[in-house]
Amino acid sequence: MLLEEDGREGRIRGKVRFESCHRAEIDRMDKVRVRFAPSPTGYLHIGGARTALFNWLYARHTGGEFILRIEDTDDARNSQEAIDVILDGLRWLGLDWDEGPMSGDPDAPGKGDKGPYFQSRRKEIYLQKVEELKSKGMAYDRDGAVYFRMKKEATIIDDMVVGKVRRELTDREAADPDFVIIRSDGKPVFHLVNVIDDLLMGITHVIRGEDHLTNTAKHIALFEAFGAQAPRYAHIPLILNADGSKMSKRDEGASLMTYPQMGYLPQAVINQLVLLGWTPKGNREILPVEEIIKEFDLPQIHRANARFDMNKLKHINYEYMRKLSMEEFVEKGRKMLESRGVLNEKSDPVFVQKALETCKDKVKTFAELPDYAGFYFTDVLKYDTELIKAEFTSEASNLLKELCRRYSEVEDFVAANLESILKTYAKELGIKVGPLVHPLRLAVTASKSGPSLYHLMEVLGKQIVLNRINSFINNQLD
RNA sequence: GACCCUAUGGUCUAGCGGUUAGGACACCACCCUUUCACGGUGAUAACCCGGGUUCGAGUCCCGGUAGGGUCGCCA
Repeated sequence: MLLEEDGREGRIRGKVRFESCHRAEIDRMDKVRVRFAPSPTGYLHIGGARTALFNWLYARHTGGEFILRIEDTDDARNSQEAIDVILDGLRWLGLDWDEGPMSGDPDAPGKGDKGPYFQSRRKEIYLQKVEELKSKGMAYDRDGAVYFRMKKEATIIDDMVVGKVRRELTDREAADPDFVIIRSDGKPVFHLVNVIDDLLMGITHVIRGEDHLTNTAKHIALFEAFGAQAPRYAHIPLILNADGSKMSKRDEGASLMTYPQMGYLPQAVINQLVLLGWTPKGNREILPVEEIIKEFDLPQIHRANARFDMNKLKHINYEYMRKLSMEEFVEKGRKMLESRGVLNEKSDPVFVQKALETCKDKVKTFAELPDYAGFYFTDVLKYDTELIKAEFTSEASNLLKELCRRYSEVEDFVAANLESILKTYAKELGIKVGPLVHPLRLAVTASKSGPSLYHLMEVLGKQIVLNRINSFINNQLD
């Protein structure tokens, strides 16, 4: 009734959204049940992960239930491995589900009493429901397939994010609105199984990507054909590449699993994903997930697609890395170094810890560690000739020699001593510390940036530091 | 082609009829500093276009344009 006859619904959109919000409040008198229903394609798309996140957030916000359902109808490309990718991804993000599979085995018992939670194990249910449709005259056979008898008129979709949408028929639908629900090979199609499962699993809110918005007309018709009321819909905008194109499987960062591999923290990824579609009140951006749960709601979700900004993610990740305790940082850093083959069995745990401690709050992701701290764990430094040309002059060689001599006399090889010796020497020469510090760092780490120079030398130890300086000077004389 | 959604700096956004259009990331400069980073200060940078409504429009309406989505016996 809010929609005026002449199609001027745009004029009253503001009002419609308000009404939608209001209705959402009323709907909460029933327990919210939402679901994430991915297809096991072998990877978890970052957009899919955010869809899962929004569903999970809404369930936690409302005290409802979050259900995981595997849409493995296309069994040709399904495997337990592909399902594990999904389960592992959700677990890494910390999105726990109240119902659904607990492992990648479709025949293993899941959690919840509305199963099976694998569509591949629900075929009888679908066929039975199709018979129901046929008996009602809502479905019929044609060309070996089963078609659904779709009404030939526009559909009103009352979406909690987009607002009230009047979806007209496309030209194709105007010619023939009916669509296939069972293929001629006997397999049920997505629209059918999706609706039946949502119906039987008591889903109250469908939160999914906007790419499903126009398909929703089909789904609503199906629900009505079953004599049921359709759930509330909330279509969320898509995540695009940095250049605005659609993010597909091959694109950088499209797969969720690249984020743990690249050394990102799950809290950071969660925070970044939620910001791409929702904004907390009060000009805040970095906020713990508990806080997000408290504030999150559907009507405030953005309407427009967003581009994925890797720089922003790095920044957010850095903020979370700074909050890590030294123990947590060292532990995660150690794992990264191990997985990249920087460490081996003979790496001294105490040395590794001391080395990593000098890197805390210095890198934005754990994946930077192998480069950043690599000099600690190698016997042969690789010097960049361009860097040497830029940083190392002939006079630097003499300065380093003298510095090396003074360091060789140090008994207590600790940062404070190394610092005061260097500064004293610089003062004697009447120069700033730069001309000493830069060549020294280059000689000892083969890099122009890194952890605190004095602390890193302390960790490295007198013998290694002196050796590196000497061999560096000798090499440059060639 | 038909249908649907969207449109504020490079990116993510705040804004809900009257603002010097706010913040974050990125970028640049300077300060701090043993490098990098952090921190601090500052700079550059935006309401897609055209009509309307209104005393007044980023904000409401219409139309373009652009981007995205859907139109499968894919999901």
